[in-house]
Amino acid sequence: MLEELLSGLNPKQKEAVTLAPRSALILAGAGSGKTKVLTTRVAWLIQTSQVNPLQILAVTFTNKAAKEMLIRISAMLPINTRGMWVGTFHGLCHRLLRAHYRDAGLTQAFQIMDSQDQLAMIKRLLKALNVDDEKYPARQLQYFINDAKETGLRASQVEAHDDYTRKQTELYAVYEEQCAKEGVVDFSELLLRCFELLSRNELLRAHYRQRFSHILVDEFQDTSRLQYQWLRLLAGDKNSVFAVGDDDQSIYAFRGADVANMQDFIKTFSVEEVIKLEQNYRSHGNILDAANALISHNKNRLSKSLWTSEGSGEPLRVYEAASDMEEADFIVDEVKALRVQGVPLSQAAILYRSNAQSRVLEHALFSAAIPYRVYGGLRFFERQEIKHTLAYLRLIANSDDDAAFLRVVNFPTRGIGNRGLEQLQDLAKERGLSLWKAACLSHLSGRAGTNISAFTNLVESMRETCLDLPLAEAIEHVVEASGLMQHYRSERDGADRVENLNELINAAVTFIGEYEKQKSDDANDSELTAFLSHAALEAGEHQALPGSEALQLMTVHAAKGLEFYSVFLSGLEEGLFPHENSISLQAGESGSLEEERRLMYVAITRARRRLYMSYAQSRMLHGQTRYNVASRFLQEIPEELLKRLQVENREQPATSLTRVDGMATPVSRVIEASVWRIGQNVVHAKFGQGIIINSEGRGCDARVQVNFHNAGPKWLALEYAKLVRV
DNA sequence: TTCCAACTGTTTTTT
DNA sequence: ACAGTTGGAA
Repeated sequence: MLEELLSGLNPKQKEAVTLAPRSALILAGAGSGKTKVLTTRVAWLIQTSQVNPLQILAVTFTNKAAKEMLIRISAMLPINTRGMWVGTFHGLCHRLLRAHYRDAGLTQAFQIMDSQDQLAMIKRLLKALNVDDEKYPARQLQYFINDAKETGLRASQVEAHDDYTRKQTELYAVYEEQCAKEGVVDFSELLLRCFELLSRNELLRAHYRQRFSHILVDEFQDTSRLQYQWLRLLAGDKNSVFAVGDDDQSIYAFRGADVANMQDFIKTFSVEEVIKLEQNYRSHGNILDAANALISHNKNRLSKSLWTSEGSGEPLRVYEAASDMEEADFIVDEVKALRVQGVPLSQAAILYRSNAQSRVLEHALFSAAIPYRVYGGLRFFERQEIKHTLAYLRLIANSDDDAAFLRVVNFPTRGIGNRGLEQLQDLAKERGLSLWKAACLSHLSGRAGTNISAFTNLVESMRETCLDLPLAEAIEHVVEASGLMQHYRSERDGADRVENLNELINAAVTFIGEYEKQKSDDANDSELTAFLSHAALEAGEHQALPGSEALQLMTVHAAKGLEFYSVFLSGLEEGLFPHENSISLQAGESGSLEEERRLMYVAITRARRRLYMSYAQSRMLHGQTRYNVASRFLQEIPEELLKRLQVENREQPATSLTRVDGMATPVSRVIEASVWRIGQNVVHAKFGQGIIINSEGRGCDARVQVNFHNAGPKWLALEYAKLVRV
């Protein structure tokens, strides 16, 4: 059995799996069997009787990864995985908080707000406090608050050195208070609250430290400061932390991930074993060579180099298109060719830096009748009809939830307008009550008052009915009694929404099935509360599902962790990839460019056999045609690995603006040739060196936009500017 | 309450 | 370009 467990591993992997139970860092390159090592480690620990399943805590970032982990562990072990804590940071913290809600200072029925709810609450507060939302945009305040929490800071602990920050901190404090009043927590709160619970409560801390002697972390490079501190707290100085990650694939710094945790981990946990997994089982050699060459341009890495025992394979195909439309047509042609060669559509993916780029691609695919699937966008539990239903359910579970109250008090419409609500909000504020309590307390004057009472009565009666019903039937009742179903049935384009509501009822059935099966002993919540938490923590699948026979379209971020036979990496242009926001700050912040490069590294390593990289000379962006030059990342890949594709019937003078015209067929229109073409390097007497990035007009009116290395982009009239080509 | 026109902000995203 | 939001008029 033990032999069998280890037989499929290479020496490095085996070494990692069988390490003595001390803290260790596994630097696992892309496609090197990271998850396999982590799950086999768990199985090995249990199989060799070093630990029992109860002592294991395995944590990841996404629900998908957590599920995957559980499946793989179960497949390797004859025992059932119940009692093993495997989940996301948020999921595990949530579990701890439910179990110890009193110690954590929460109400039993506390609810989780998603980002939408959080933003709505902040907007509500800003309005109630008469704060100028021009000066303090809700969105920005939301970032401020989450940022503070992710750093481990309460409003009272934030150091504000200027008026603006002081004001934001003040609003943060009000927000905290409001959350407490309503009995709701946001995502970062789950982590911070849990961290505080464990750091303050010595008994609990001791208990969990005793219990979880083996902590395993996946995608360690993505941990935030707070998550890392949480791990430290839980580990103490006795427990072993088995951290698996890849600093070269850290692409989430923008949302708080801190690669520095890896270096810190080695120091703080006195890690003696850093094992590098560099053998790649995914891609052919040329693809790996390209990835290695590219990423070597980053400084500050824990060096690592991928290799394969397979051959070098095909060269990487590079294509320069005249326009974004033509780029899409090129990809469509190649996809058709792949299909003829027998590559399943689902084994090909188009990756792009930003979602906006999918439009043109979709258009071309649609015209060519190629089935495709786009990942990203609204998830199931984020749809408005679902959120409305959940809001009714939340009111039933916890009537102090103002966000839920406001969302559905007048949906479907029942004659409660702004004046009535304002009255109610004033009253609630005055007495320090939730909207629900305020509504129950007094009979407000006028028609709005009676309508509001009708609403609370409605919810009250729903609550009574639901008490005796199984969850799915309860939801069905709510959907009907609230009038939501009726409303969407009579709406013009409501068919999808009606379907989603039915789907929600199905989801409840499925959920309860799972819940009954793995209900842990410490969970004594009502089914409803559990379902609501589930809905908030697991908004629905965002990443690719296997199976569907369609071409896969997604951002590079969404592609992390996936692999395809053939990958089309599109839009490789300066300003797009690397994104302009990452290029600009040449002084200081070089970190963001390095993150872009890591993103490119992730993109390249998704391909198993064939990689296409394309860029367009012109592209529609924000309603304007932009002229871009090829991404610097292409130049960072050795030319001998590349094969530059040519399209035969498109011969053009290199100095002409012809090619920037957005036509897919050979161009017939002749536009005057100019030496001032996009991409031309120039020198200006005052601004110095730069590159032409845009142009307009002709003759003596002609102007060009030059992006100067030191002075940034400037529009210049050719007649006066005295530009010199270099 | 509903509807339409004007206005805005557009990197990446999980929980 | 375009989707989502807001504010004012009907």
